[in-house]
Formats: sequence, structure tokens, C-alpha cells
Amino acid sequence: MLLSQYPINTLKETPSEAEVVSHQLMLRAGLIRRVAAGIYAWLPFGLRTLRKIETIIREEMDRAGALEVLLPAIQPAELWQESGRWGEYGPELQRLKDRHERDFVVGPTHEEVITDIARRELRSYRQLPVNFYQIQLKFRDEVRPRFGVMRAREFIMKDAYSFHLDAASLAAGYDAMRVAYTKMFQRMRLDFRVVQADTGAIGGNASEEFQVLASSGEDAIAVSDADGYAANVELAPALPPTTPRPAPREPLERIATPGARTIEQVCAAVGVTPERCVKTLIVAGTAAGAGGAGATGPARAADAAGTAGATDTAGAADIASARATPLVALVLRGDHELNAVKAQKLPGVANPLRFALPAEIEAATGSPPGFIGPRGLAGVTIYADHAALALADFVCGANERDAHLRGVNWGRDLPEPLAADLRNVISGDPSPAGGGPLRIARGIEVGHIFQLGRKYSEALKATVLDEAGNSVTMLMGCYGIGVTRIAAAAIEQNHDERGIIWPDPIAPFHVVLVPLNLQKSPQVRAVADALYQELQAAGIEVLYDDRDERPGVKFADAELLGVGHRLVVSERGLAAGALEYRHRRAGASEQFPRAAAVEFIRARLQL
RNA sequence: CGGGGUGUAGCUCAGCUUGGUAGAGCGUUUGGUUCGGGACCAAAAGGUCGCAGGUUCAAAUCCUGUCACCCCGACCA
Repeated sequence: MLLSQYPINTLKETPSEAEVVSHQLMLRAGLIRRVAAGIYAWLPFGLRTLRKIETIIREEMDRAGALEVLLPAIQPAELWQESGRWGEYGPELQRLKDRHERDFVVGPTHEEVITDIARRELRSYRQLPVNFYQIQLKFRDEVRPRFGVMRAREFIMKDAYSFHLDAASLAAGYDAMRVAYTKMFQRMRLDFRVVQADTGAIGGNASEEFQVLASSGEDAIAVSDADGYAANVELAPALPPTTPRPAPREPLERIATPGARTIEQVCAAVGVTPERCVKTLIVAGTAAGAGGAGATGPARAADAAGTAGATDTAGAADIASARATPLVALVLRGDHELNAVKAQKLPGVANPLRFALPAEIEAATGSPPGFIGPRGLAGVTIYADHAALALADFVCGANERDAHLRGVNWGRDLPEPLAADLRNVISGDPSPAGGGPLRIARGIEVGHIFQLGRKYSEALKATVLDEAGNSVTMLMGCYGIGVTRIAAAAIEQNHDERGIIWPDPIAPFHVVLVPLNLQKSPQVRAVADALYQELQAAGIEVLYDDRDERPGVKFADAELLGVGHRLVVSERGLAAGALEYRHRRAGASEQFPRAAAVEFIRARLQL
């Protein structure tokens, strides 16, 4: 491609809207432009990279035996009503009406549509297993789109759905996808980890995420280098302390703590460290959990889970409803952080997790937020994290304005609460796999694989006949990749102060050809033109900077755009019969004979 | 949705406190000189100051409303 024919400008200054490096560089290099919040246009250079990413995905999906389809972006509400997600899926689901006032959605994902196809097309176990995939635009009306294409509202996703007769087949299909994904991300030269993950709103059983490691990543992942354990922090279990709780030594004592609402303030007022304190978070419970004493037993657990989706999220103004909402207290050690995913799975806790409103807290405890403690909380289910439960002589709120308690002991001063894993693991916690301490890394989720089970096939009655002629509900797996996000993730991992450094397999071009003094030197022109033809004829993708620009401008743009291999043609070099080569990561250039150009470049491409 | 902030030239921003001629750098155009690391000189184009009301002799500036965008918290590829 001739750069003189390309009208998109690079930017010297960083647009103020961009926060993270990948976003800044994508805008500066002219890969993307913002059209609206979380909605981007892909310009030619950006699209070239996007297409390369898609090609790698396609090749590996095809190799794994998956079949490509293209499903509609606009989907009828009926399918979503049938699966139940018309009501469950929140405001992220973009709903719209056609001219006849019929309801539709802009697809955020395609389980409903593909299951609808599957139930029509698949009649026999002989047609299974099968895996359908597509690469297509999705729309999710994110609360807060951010970081350019990393968290956009409209984005391109590769989504795949597999159908199986039995669990063994599903597991095999799932494993095949894990292998295919691993291969793809390896081919893209990404530094990633496969981590255990929460199944989230989509539901299902086994689930793993593919996380590209980057400090700007939005996900925290717990990694143990000793035993290979890796999990999203949302899911990583915090093991209970192995040492037993010490015996009480201090007397229970009330302390005036005027205005001390945060753990830091309480510690300062009382004179202890955060790990000697306990914080009590009040969250909404479920109607099932409100029944009365013993509501948290296993028999009620199924009940609670069953009604979780129906939890009312009434406004603060409605005091009557606020009083009616059952509450649950979650108790954590002062230096620990609540893990919402773990908490909302507990019996009696509303899912999704919702913090109680100040009015609700005051109505239930008689104290404003900031002075709440587990002692004397009547009619509230109390869960204590294992670490909080292991404390003796701890500090907590007194359920009274401007007062805390110290020397508090479970069993002695208040009943033993229910024990649970409520917190995020932190660096240094023991690995659940048993091998050494965990460390916390940041990751960008570029892929996610699930064993869905029968959630959608059951709702949409997707069945086949088995060998015995019985109607069997199919098992499903689903497998997503954030295609547009990969481009951003790759830049997060591959850049320097001068710009992008694309890995060869996803670079918009293989080589950038930079002739110096092109307009004045017929010799440079002749050689550069010839090289352009030769390299292209050899199947090498060349960006030919034939602009009438000074060398500095050409070098700066080439480095910003991030093409890995640079070829310089100059009068100085040609006098010695040589060309100049430099890798984007290299500190210096090397000379090589002009006649060997094609072989020289080919030997250095790592595709 | 809650909290914080910003809308002035294609981009980055100043001007607003204290109302009175719309500015700089980069980019763009033309001419010239340059030509191995984002050149220099000269000239030029380019803005209904987000939008709508209001106050005032006079509004980028003050007031009200509205829209858009960005940042911090709960969701996800």
C-alpha cells in the first residue's frame, strides 16, 4: 500500500478522551475514531489488524471442527421471553420496537437464536456433537463504556455454541475449545493465562477465562506460580485459617468514637490495626430468607436461589418497602475486601448483591452506617468470613452512633455466626491447590469458555432423539472471544514510548518501506519501487511510505503505527549496494545486500 | 444510576474570577530554503465559543435549563 494514497492523519498529541495506552495509540495511529460513547469506527489500518485477528480465530475454529454461521444482530423479543432473559437481563439489553410496535433486542449474545436454530435443525443424536460459531457485532449498553475498544458498547465478538447428547461429549467439546483458544492466543503472541472463572449471568457449570496479562487490566486474577493455580479473584477461594481462634483475654468495652466511620478512622480512634477490626456490611436479603429463624438451613437454600432473580430493587423513598426488605450482615476483617460474587451465592442473600440503603440500615439497627457491628443485630442473618471468625478480642461497631466496641469475642459476647468465604484473596494467601502463596495479577479478559448445560436448551425445548428413540434435551457449551478487545490487549502488551509494536501475525503490514529523499533521487526511487514490487510478489505485505516527507516524520509515523520490520532505502546505502533493516524492537540498524531483500525479510518474519 | 469534571479552530489548550476587538502551539494550504529522527522563513484559510432561553446598552465570560463527552464506584468479550 502506498502511504501517499492514505488520507488518515496520525496525531502528535494525545486526544484528551483517551486514558489507557492502547486507546491513546489507536487514536494517534489512526486505527479507530470515536463516533459516540463506547461506539467506534475502524479505519483501514485498524481494520487490517482486526481482519488478521479474525483470520487466526477462523482458522483455529475451523480446525477444531466448528461451523461458521451468521446470526441476526436484531432478534425478536419472543425468544428472549422464552428463555426468561427478557425480564432478567438488565438495562444492558438494548430493546427496540419496529414500526408495528413489535419488540426486538439488539443482540448482546446469541444463545437464544442459536438454540432456536438448533431445535429446528437438530433432530437426531447422529447430528451431534456440533459447534456453530460466528464473528459478529454485539451491543451491550454498558453503564460505563471505557478504555476505547477495550470496553465498548458495540464490539465484535466471536461466539460459538456447541450441542451435545451427554456430559462426556460436552466436556470433550469444551476441552477442544480450550485447546483451540490456547492455540489462537499463542499465534497472536499474547502473554495470557487460562483462569478458573465465575459463570456469572450466563449461567452454567465449568468456566474458564483467557486473561491477557496487563497492568491496565480490569480483572484481578489470583496466580500461584508454585502449583500453576490461576483463577479470577471473583472465584478464588480464601482458605480458612489453619490456626484455631485464641481464647478471649480482654473484657468487652464500649468506646466513644465520634465521627469514626471508616476502618482507618476507627483504628486511629481506638488505637488498633485494621486486622484487629471487623467491618459489618449490610446487604439486601431475599424474601425466602426473611421467613424467620433457621432460614439459612440447607432446606431453604434452594428456595432462596429460586427466587433470587425476582428480588425487588425498590427506590429509597419507599420506607415501607425498605422496612419490609430482609437484611443480611456480612462480617469481614478490617483489612479484607468483600467478594460480591461469593456473597451473592449465599442462601438468603439477594442476587445480584445490593447494599442496604442508609434508611434500611438505620431502621434495622438503630444506628447510621459506620457504627454497625454484629453484636445485638436482631432479626438479621449474620455471615462472618473465616478470617473474621478467627479473631479474638476484636473491634467492631456498637450499633449506636459514635460508638464502637473493643474486646469483642464470638461465643462469649455474641452468638457464633454462620461461617462463609466472603472475601477476595490477597497476595500471600495460600493457594487453594496447595502449592505456595498466591499473587494477584491484572488481566484483560479476551476469551471465556463455558459448559452451559441445559439452561437454554431446556427453556427453548431443544431436544433430539437418542439411540433408544427417547427425546433428550441437548447439553450446550458456549465460547466467546472479544475480537476488538484483542487488538487493544495486544497493544497494552506491545508498545513503547514511541508507539505500537505489533506482533507480526496481527500487524497491519509485515514491512514498512521507507525511502529517504525519494523525490530528489531517481536512484532511490527506482530501487524502492522495485523492492515494493518484489516483496509484494513474494507475498509480503508492504506499506510503502512514498510521501514527500522528511526522514524524521516517516520514522516517527512508522514507529507509531508499529509495523515490526523497517526497510530503509537511501542514497548513502545504495552507494555501497546495501539496504538498511531494523526491527521495531531493535536499538540499531543493520546493512544487507540489496539483491537479497526478499530472502532477508522472509527470514525475519515471524508469522 | 450515584459522585466528580469538561464542552472555545481538525488536535492539545489559554481566555471566564472582575462582561466590551476570539487567542497560542500543533495540523492544513501556498511560495521559498531544507532533507538520516516529528525542519526553517513568509503568507493564508479555518470558530454562530455544545445547544436553548434569560439578565444586560453589551455575554465565550453572569443566571436557568438542556444535550454530549470524560473520570471514580456495581456488570462483561
